[in-house]
Amino acid sequence: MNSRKQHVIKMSHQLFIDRGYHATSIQDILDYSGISKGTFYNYFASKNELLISIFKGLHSKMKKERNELLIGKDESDLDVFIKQFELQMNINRKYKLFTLFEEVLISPDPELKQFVKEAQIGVIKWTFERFVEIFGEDKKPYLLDCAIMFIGILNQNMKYYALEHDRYTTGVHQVVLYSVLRVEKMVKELATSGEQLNEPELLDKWVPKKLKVNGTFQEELNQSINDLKKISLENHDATKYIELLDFIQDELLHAKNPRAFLIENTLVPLKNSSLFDSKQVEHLEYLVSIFFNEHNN
Amino acid sequence: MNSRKQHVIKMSHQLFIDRGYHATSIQDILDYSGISKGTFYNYFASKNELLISIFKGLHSKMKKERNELLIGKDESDLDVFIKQFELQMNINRKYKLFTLFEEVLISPDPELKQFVKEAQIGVIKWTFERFVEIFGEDKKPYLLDCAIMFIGILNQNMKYYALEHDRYTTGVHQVVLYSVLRVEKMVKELATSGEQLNEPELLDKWVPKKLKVNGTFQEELNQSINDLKKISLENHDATKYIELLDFIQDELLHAKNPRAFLIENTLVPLKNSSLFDSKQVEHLEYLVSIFFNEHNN
DNA sequence: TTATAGATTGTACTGGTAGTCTAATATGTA
DNA sequence: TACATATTAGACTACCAGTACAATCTATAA
Repeated sequence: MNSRKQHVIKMSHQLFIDRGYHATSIQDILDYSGISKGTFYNYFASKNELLISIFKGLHSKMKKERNELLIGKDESDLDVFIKQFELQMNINRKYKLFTLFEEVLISPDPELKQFVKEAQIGVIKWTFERFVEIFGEDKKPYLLDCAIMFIGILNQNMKYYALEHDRYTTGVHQVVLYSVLRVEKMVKELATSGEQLNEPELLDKWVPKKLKVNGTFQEELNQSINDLKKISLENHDATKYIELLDFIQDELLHAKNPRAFLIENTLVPLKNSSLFDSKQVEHLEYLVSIFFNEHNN
Repeated sequence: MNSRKQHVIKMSHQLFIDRGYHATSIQDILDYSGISKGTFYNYFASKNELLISIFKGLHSKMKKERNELLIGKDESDLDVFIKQFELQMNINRKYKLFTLFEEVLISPDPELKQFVKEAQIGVIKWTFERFVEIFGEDKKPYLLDCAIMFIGILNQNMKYYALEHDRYTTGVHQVVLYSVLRVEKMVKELATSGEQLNEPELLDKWVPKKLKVNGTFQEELNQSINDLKKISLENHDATKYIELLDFIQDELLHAKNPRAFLIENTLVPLKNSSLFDSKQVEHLEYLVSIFFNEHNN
């Protein structure tokens, strides 16, 4: 991504942290990051879209670091899970994500509203899937409920713990640990009592549809890739991009288990190339994220 | 309160429910309730204050109904507690309180922000106090944590349960019951493990100070009552008000355990009287609510 | 070096918002 | 009737997000 654009994102995020989202005007952002209004609206369609950019950036950073904590470790290890949530809480705290989220929770803007909603469901989904890994498949019927309640418990505990122990970072560990222990007992208890509120299958309904089987999605994907191929063909020295695009197309549509990380890696040179319209590449990236159902977790 | 003002509150609340707070402009409210801008700003200092009026009205309604469920019942009866929270959830749902609250959660307006925060802590406080009644004094050290987590569990469960079972009101009972059962087990578990996150004493710090001992508060109270007495003295046929005011003053400042309901009852005729400036009576009512620390629960 | 395309700028503009102010009018009460 | 008070309509301010566009800068390629 354009480094200038990145700079604007950084500066405006700082302003949002300092003054809040609503209290920061476009003009503030222009002055603070030293760009003009025209450029701003060249980068972002709206103030809301800028905010979404900030969220997305931090989210992918968080996702990356969170996954790094798992490599080489046992996925059923509760300590790793605790560390993962600690990480997320610390990033939330550092970048005031919670505050910003709250500020736009119910926003007049439907796009932003949808984004926030999807992000929240994504957290539930990830937690649920980790719970299945940790507590085992046999507990699955109760684990969606537990994931939902865990998020509730953790957020509330964080909120009120912060009221007292504002400065100590060690507190985060304590709160996460305490919350995880509570939910651990709850899983056991529910497994014996057998009570259930939500079927785990509901998650699939909540999460934006996997469009994999959907014909129109496949068309859109092909269209997007073909557009980029066309541009590559029109340019000498761009055959390597055609190879990459062919690979992506094949992996997504014909592989039994398409490998997300491979495709994400393959997208990198495309994104960095000045050959393509960045919007087109971003659109392809978006389609890929839908394919892997990854834009929420 | 002025019935015309009450009408505006009702109409604007309806608009807020239908379109959302931000999406409703002052002009919409004026058109819909058939008043002029001047009158609006005569009633409310701002749009935010109107919203606070709506909250306060519903809150006192809720408080009243909630307490009615308890009369003649055993305060340690868990079923009553469940019914009480069901009631609150139903009122929340009916009047979209949650949605409205969320919409202004972090508001640019500090007054509104503070109001929301106090309301939330009020819910925690009330829940905590009920938990003490239900689970017993010996569990007290864990009950603030449990109250905090219960609210988190309940809200999350309501949120995601509503995603599926939107239409059924019966669901509310199910969700509240499920959540209460979870916290019940949690209390037991914590009592044996002895883990604690927040000392219950913290509540006193979070709740706005009791100004009872504060000299200036007592002065303000006396001042307020004396102002009203003065008006009564200036009018024939108003001696009965003086009696009432004397009673309030005595009960508040000299009784060992001032009885809130008595004083609230006593305020009613004062509020209904056309003799007094409604603002003055409201101020007294406000001071009384501070005295009993009741404006949050 | 120059030509050209694309990015960037500054600024004026639209249309919307909350809230202020005021002169005129209506209403209820002594 | 007279007077105080409540209400009205609307003009007005100040702010905001977002649009439009002509002018200017910048990098690259001939």
